[in-house]
Amino acid sequence: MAKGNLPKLHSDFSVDCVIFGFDDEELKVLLVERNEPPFKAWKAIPGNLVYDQEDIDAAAERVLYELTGLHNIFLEQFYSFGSIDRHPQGRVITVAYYSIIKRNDNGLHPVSGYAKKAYWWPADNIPKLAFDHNEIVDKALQTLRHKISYEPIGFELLPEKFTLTQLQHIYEAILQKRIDKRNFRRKMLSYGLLTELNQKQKGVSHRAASFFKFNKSRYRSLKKKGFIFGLR
Amino acid sequence: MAKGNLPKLHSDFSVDCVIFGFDDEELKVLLVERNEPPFKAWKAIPGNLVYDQEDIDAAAERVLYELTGLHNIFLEQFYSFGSIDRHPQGRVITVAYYSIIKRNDNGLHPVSGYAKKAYWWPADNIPKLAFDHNEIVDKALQTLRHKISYEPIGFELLPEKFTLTQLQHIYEAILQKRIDKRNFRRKMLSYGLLTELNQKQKGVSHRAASFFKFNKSRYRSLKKKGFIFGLR
DNA sequence: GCAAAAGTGTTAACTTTACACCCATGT
DNA sequence: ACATGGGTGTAAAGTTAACACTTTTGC
Repeated sequence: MAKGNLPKLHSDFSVDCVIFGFDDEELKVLLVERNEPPFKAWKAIPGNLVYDQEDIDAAAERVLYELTGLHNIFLEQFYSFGSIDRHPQGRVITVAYYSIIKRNDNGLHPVSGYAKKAYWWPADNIPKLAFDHNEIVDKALQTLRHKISYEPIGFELLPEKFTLTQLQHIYEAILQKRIDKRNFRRKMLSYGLLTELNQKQKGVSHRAASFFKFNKSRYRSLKKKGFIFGLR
Repeated sequence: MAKGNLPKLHSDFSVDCVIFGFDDEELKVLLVERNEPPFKAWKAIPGNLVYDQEDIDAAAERVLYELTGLHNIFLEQFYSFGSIDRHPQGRVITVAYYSIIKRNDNGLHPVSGYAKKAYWWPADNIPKLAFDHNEIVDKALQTLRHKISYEPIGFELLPEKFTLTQLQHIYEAILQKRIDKRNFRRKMLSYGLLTELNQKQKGVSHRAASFFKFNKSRYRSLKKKGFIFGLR
């Protein structure tokens, strides 16, 4: 166990980030290998202490950048964890954030020395993590599954022009179930927020799919009036 | 403004509680009148710092008790607030909890001297509060409204034996809309979780309503299988 | 007998589900 | 010609929404 005779901190707080990554196939979670005690060499989600004069949302962004090289990611707070002994060095309450992004398998480079490396790990098979990070990831997954039923999550994960099958794969990966293609397409198109473009896939060895785009500004104005975009 | 030349704290954390009260009529929020700086004599929601060796959930319970005399209330964490300057004396991140309880107009007695008094205030007309407490109450209300659409909130607010009209009033107060009686009754009964008792109201100057009870253990087992009790 | 809330059914509109075949493209 | 995923319609079942009158009780 990584607990040792480490100096005690005053009570303090940290932020932790659960970053889900999707790449047309599989849902993964971003883990780092820690390079500092406690839990040195353990896998963990990116997290660290908040500076004294730093907003917690800003701290989450900074910490994620330092440990993984990722930036400009919209992080959403979902829960805080504050058991007395969740941190072996002292009392640390952590505010947890999550996001889901397009995954590409290049470009995860820790900027600070706190993490040795950063990599994607399948969301359905998370290893044992440092601190209470398994609990944090579980709660983030629940939150994500819940959220997709009332907000259009998918469009952050897709290029501006995407096919309906790409969109369907996102729902299937997050909800962990197969969805009927015809019913899915009918439902998504019924909201009137997807515009079919005069463009098709090229170079695919099957019938080329149409590209669509998501009408974000129209969504925002409908949302204000109580409209809900989702799939249960 | 209540900011003064007060001593600076080290970074620290607090808990704040938004307690909704319902009494067959109206939804209210529990406020206290502060008796300590900062914001002395302002209205606020009950909240205070967490002790070094105290779990945050336990701290929320303790603080609520000390400021209002209420105890044995199931508090649910819903968000944390951590702007740099939300507390005039220094950096204080707060973890916010909410609950909804049966309101009776006796028995709100601050135990500690931090609050001068505690009282219920209509939820649709909250006055200006200390710190960022207006923002916290707003977010709690949103959370409550959202929650009622997928969990059976009402039964904590009712006596064990209740009428369907009492239940309907809860939904109407929280969702802020009128609901059709027949449709409401059909929907609630369709879940098969309400048992009609062989008892009726007494002494009412109109036809006496039947009492029902909620089958909590059956609900819990259905919930595990993915069942959702709610009204949208 | 009047006021007040309880209790009760039906219909139309809409939503969800289940299900199978032909189409376009590259190799 | 075949393998691959794209694209399409319908019917049955279930859910929601709208709507008005009779019953019971106390005063």
